[in-house]
Amino acid sequence: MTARQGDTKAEIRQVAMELFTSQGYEATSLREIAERLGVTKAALYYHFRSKEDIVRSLFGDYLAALDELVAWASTQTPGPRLRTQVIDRMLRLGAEHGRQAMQFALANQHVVRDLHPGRENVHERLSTLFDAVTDPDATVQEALRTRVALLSVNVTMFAAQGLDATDEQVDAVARDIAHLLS
Amino acid sequence: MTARQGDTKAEIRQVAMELFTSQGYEATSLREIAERLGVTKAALYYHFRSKEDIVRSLFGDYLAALDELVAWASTQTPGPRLRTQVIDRMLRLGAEHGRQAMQFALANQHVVRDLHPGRENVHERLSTLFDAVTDPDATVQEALRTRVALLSVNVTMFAAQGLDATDEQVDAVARDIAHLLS
DNA sequence: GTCTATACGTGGATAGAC
DNA sequence: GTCTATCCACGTATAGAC
Repeated sequence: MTARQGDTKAEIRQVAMELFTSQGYEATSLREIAERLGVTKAALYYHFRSKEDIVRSLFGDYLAALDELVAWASTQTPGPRLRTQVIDRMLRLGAEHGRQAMQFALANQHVVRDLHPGRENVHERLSTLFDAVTDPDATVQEALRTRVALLSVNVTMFAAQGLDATDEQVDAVARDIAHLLS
Repeated sequence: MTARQGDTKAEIRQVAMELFTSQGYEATSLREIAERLGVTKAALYYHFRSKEDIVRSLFGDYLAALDELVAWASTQTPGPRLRTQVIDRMLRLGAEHGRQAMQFALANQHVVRDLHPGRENVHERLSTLFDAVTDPDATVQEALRTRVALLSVNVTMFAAQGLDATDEQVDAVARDIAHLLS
């Protein structure tokens, strides 16, 4: 019985995802994850090299894709057209990597900073993205509004927590809001 | 020299505010605060009973006021009028307690949960507020949009970080966006 | 009002048995 | 593949001297 075989790693990821998103990364200890699974901390270390390794396995792809988006945007010329494109790409990231990734990124900004070696933190990354899409001669009001527009994608995913909405519905609302503000 | 007299407490608060908002609450240790001030950890305990005490002294008033707003909203009848009122009150909170409080609340949701004894966490508080202002027969889309509208106040304050904008400008943009979405 | 010294718990991580 | 045992660093907190 308790026939857990090769799915242990998957179970760890699942429990970690649950706890990281509900309580936050720092507030979740390996002890907690292990206990919840009925295994010892050491077992976790068989499957993952570190705690950071676990969270990277959960959100690393998303964060890498986000970095890529930032890098791409930096090569483009600012303007309404670019803003629309960036928003659409962000929405696609949400669809590909799941709402949870976006929720996590918003709620654990300070943690995400160290996930990519030698990388900027979330805030700096966002600043780069903001600068890329904002006209150099924009007023502060315009610049600020643009920032909120981009953030609204993540915020909408975040706000959808506990709401009985389908992925499609959330995606549609996020798109509406982001484009309305941009 | 180094004639620090009764302002030590104020300095602790200042440094803590800086580090809590820039690195996050959990990522900031008392050791770090103490070193930055050139004192020992023990010195902090002369002025504050605990780490939590420090953060409470910084944001406690804001959080209490927010709780009050949630409680008040719960006694009102949902609808567009209430939404407008709630948004205006949130903006006033921002003006009274400073942007930093709102930024902190957004970026440290998981921490804020335990600041008020026996209280709900931020997420639960927000849920209560969301429920209070949303028509019972609203569609999921409408409900979600309303949530984002309320959150947009905090988000705008957050987005203003690093932007050279006056409080009045930020406040005005936040007001525009929140009302536009509500 | 500030310090030294120190205790205590916990969290992350490793070595090595089974 | 999982466990026991253990380590170590850190973070919070206290007692008591100066």
